[in-house]
Amino acid sequence: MNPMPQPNLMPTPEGQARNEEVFRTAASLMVQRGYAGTSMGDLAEAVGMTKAGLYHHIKSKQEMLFEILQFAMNVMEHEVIEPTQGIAEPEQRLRNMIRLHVRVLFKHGLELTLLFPERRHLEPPQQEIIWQRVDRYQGLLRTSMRELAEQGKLRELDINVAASHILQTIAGIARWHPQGRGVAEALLAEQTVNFNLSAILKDS
Amino acid sequence: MNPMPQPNLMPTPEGQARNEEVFRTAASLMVQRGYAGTSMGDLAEAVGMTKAGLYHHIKSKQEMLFEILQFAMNVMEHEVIEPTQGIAEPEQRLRNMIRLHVRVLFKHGLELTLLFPERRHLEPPQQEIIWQRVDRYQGLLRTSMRELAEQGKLRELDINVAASHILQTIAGIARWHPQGRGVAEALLAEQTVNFNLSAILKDS
DNA sequence: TGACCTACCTACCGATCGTTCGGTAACATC
DNA sequence: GATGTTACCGAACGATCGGTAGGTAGGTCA
Repeated sequence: MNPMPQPNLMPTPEGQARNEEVFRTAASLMVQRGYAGTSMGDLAEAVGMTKAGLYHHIKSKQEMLFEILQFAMNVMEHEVIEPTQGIAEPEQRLRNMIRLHVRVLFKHGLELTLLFPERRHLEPPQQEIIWQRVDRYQGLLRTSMRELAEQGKLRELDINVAASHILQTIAGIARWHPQGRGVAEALLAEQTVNFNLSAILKDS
Repeated sequence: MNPMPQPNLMPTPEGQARNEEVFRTAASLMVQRGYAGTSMGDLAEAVGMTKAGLYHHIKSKQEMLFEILQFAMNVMEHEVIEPTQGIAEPEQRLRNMIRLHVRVLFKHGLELTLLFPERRHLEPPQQEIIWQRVDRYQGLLRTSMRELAEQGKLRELDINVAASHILQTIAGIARWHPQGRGVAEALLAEQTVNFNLSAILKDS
C-alpha cells in the first residue's frame, strides 16, 4: 500500500517510521532550498538527530535523492496511472490523469514534482532510470492524444509539445501555489483539467 | 541597448566585456547546476580566472545572482513588454507577448527564466524586488485576459490560474527543450501561442 | 545472565565552500 | 619617469560540507 522505499533495512516498525520521517523531511527541505542548498546538518536538525545518526538510515545524500525520486514515481504509478489506464475513452482518460496528478500534488505536500529538476544531481545511471519512468508517463499522455487525433477530436498541434506543456502546467502548480493566492484545491484541479483540454481539443 | 548591469564600475570597454562574460557564464552554469550547486571555483575556471580575480568583478555570489535576475527582467521589459503594450487589440497583444517571450528564451540561451526559482537564495529585500517585477509582468497577462473577457471572448476560467499556467508553459520550455527533441524554434513559439490561446479563448 | 541488535551519540576527518589580503604586471596620464 | 588605475594572481582565512570511526543506552531473546 505504502510505496515508501526502505533504503537500509529497518527491521522494527519504529525504525521504518523514523526512516520514512527522514525521507519526507528531506523531500520537504529540498523543495524549499534545493538539493545542493540542503545540508545533511540541516536535515539532521530538522528530524531531531545528529548527522551521524542520519547515516544509520541512509546510504548517502545522493542515494537518498534517488530513493525520493523513485518514491515519487511509485506514487504516480499507484495513484495516477493505475486508476486511469483502464478507461477506454481517451478524453475521459486524459481528464482523469490530469485531475489525479494535481490531487497527488496536494496530497503529498506539493513536494514530489518539484524534485524532478534535481535529478541532475544523480549519477548518470540513476538519472537514466528516473528519466525513463518520467518518459513512460509522458508517453501515456501522448497515447491518449494520438487516440483523440484518430477520433478527429484533436486540434492541429505537435503532440510532443502539447504533452510537455500539459505537464508543465501541472508541475508548475507546486511552484507558485504554496505562496500564491489560496485557490481551493478541487477547484484548481478542475481549472487545470479544463485549461489543458480546451488547449488540445477541437471545438465541439 | 544592452541592459547588462555593471555591478562594480568597470571603466574600460575591455573590463565591461569581461564583466559581462562573467555574468553570462555564471547564468549558464547556474542553469545547469543550480545556484548552490555552482561554486565560485567552477565559475572562475569557466571564465579562465582565479577565484580571487572574480571578486574584482562581483561583490558577492548572492549579489551576482541578484544582478542576473535583474538583467533577466530588463530583457523581458525591453523585448517583450515594450513592443507589445501599444497593441490595442487584447488578443493580438497576448499572442505577441507569448511569442516574444518564447523567442527571448532562445535568444538568451534559455537561461533567463530558469533562474527565477533560484530567487529563494536572495535576501528577502532583494527577493521582494524581483517578485514585484515578475508580478507586474504577470499582471499584464491578466489585464489582457480581462479585456478579452469584456469582449465576451474568454472562456469561463480563473484568470489568475490561467496566467500562471501560461507562464509555466513558456518557462517550462527552458526545462525540457535543451535535451528534448529538436523542434524548430519558430515553430515551437507558434505551438505555444496557439496552445495557450486555445486554452483561454471561446470557440470562434 | 550473557549475547546480540537497533538506534542513535560524540568527536572528528579531509575536502570544499565563499571570501579576503597583499601583492604585481600592464597600461594610461601627467 | 613618477603616479595611479585596472585587472588580475597566490595564498590563505574560518566555516561548512558529506561522511566515518568508535562507542553506548536500551531492548530482545536464549
